[in-house]
Amino acid sequence: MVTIKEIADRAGVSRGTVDRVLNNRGKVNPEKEERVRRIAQELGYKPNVAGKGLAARKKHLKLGFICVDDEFAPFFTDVLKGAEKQAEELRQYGVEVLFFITRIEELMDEECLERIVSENAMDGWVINGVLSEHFTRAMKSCGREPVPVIFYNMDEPGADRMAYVGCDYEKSGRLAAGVAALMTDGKARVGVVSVDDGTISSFKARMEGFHMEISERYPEMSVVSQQVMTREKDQFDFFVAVQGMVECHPEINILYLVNPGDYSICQAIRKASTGRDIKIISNDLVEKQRQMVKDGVIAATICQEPEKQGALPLELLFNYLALGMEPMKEYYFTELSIRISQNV
Amino acid sequence: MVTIKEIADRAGVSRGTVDRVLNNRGKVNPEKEERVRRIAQELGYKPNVAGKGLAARKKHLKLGFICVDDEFAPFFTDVLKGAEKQAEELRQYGVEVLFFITRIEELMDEECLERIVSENAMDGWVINGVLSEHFTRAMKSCGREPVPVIFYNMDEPGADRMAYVGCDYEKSGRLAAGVAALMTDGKARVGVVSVDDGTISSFKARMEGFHMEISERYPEMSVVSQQVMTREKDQFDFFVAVQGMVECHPEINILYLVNPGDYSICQAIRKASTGRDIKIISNDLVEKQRQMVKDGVIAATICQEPEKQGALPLELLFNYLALGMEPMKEYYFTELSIRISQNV
DNA sequence: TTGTATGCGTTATCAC
DNA sequence: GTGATAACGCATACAA
Repeated sequence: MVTIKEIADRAGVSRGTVDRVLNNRGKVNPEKEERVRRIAQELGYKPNVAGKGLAARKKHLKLGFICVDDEFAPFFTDVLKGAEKQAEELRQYGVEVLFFITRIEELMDEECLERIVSENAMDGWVINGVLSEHFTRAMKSCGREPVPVIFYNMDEPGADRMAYVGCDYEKSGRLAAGVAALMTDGKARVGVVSVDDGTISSFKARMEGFHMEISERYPEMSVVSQQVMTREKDQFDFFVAVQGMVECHPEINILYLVNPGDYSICQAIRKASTGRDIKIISNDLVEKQRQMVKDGVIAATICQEPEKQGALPLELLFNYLALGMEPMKEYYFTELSIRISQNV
Repeated sequence: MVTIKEIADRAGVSRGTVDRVLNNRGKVNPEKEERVRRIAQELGYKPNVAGKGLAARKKHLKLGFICVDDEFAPFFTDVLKGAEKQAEELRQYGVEVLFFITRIEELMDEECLERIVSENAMDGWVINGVLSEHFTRAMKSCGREPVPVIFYNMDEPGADRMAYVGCDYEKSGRLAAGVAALMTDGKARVGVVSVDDGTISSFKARMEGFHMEISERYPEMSVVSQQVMTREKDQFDFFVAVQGMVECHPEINILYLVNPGDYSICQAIRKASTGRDIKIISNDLVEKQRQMVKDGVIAATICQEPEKQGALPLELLFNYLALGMEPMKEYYFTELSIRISQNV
């Protein structure tokens, strides 16, 4: 294995010089620089992770992880599980991860984010991309020098973030269409049910994918009706509306629960559709869904690796800040997996 | 973070003594041992992975990976891809991984394995569990002291192996039944197609799972006919037999390709079933299958993480031999994922 | 601009 | 039995 020491010996310089060249710190004699680079190239130098990891402890890195914790968003419980596991891993390298967990309304409040950011000097941040604007403003207003930020779960392509780790929502919608087609011989009559509070553009992207896949591949499929709950609507009214939709459309054979918020709506649907053959397709696999999938109440659900959404951003920040490795790509899309009764 | 040095200081002994106690090497004064253990316990000592990793280079570990490479088993190409990636990773820690790749007939020959084992002294082995008996015998006959062995892809529960990394084949069969049920409203009439050369007990386990799931959950489903190619049969005859099966059974609406060997059989099936509505379910996702799944020729395929089957065994051996961490479990079952056109 | 010394946590080798 | 010490590869503070 080729080490810095070996490169130094061959180039006739000291280890310090090699370090300066390879990590772009300080000035170096151009001639020596050239020589060092050439030798490193020829020998195929790869920095040793264990060595870097050991030395990284002196940096005392601090990373911040901002996340909602909301009974209406249990999905993020799994994200946090992954993040905490990774944080535990990183403690070995002297990295401290601070979690800032609050309800969504608070995070959407300008002051809250500003307080978090101004009171905590971090070497890097991991945030849900929906906070992009607020976060950027908060960072600016408290006058901190910029540090790397990674988005999870939701992206904001224009923003100044190092990478995105999360779902490809359009593809998720396309996959749902494919599952619906499988279950109905390509003759799905679909009812769509979702919450859409405006901040969640995932709904829009998923529906686009769903519709595109239908029009490109399944001429006999169609979306018959939609029930979308907005912020103003009452939970009970919403349930009634969904029941009404099912009853008014006897041709519906697939219900696509994009983001229903409360899964007890499945029971309401069952009541409204006794004697009918309606299959439910949902997204994710939170606690409440698991038993429903097992029992066949939900025929299939499409998952997006929540733990990875929590873990990978921290790993990427560590690799960058401690090991000097830039992320290999900008988009880390999580795998879309189909779960049914037999593989939940 | 608590280090060996800190424990040594508090216990009033040297780092060497702490090392001897915590890693059970050499004799130590029982009184000091007791003290060291207590302090390590109290402080919640967790060995530092980076430190261990760095020191591990002095061990010069050698691991052996035995695998078939066969045009009829392209699945193992992906296993090897995962293994080689992991091997590259481990080189950083001074670990050398030797690959022994041959055709299945050679490996089943006693002499071949004996030669491999007798000529190569390894600190650990990774082998496909189907080689279990042969391997054990080969190890015995050349009189080597036993080293840890990990099985991948196929297990042999009685054998003296440290862990198994691979598919739960019964569950795989159950999942296939669930997918068939989804696609036919629980009314599947199934034709089964497979190769079974006797060494591959995965076929048996999958069929057991398939039948059990049917009898437990889908009263309206049944297996109508099977075509299994044995070693003696001719490839061409086999194709004809499968075509015959499809034509003789107009009620067949699902074909379960458990392990067809050659996927061009899908084309033969298509020819024999023009105008019919037959859906093909297969296992794995080798090169040839990918396009077929994309095009809908194969409606769904069930995957079992081949790369992980190659990578994880090496990682487990390294963790054990270099970091002193025992595997957390005996069975590492790979995830069973359903792939359709939209998520291949 | 360059080299040297030291430390990160663990392990192996000596000398006692 | 035990303790001191030198690696392992890298980063950095300091000296030249």
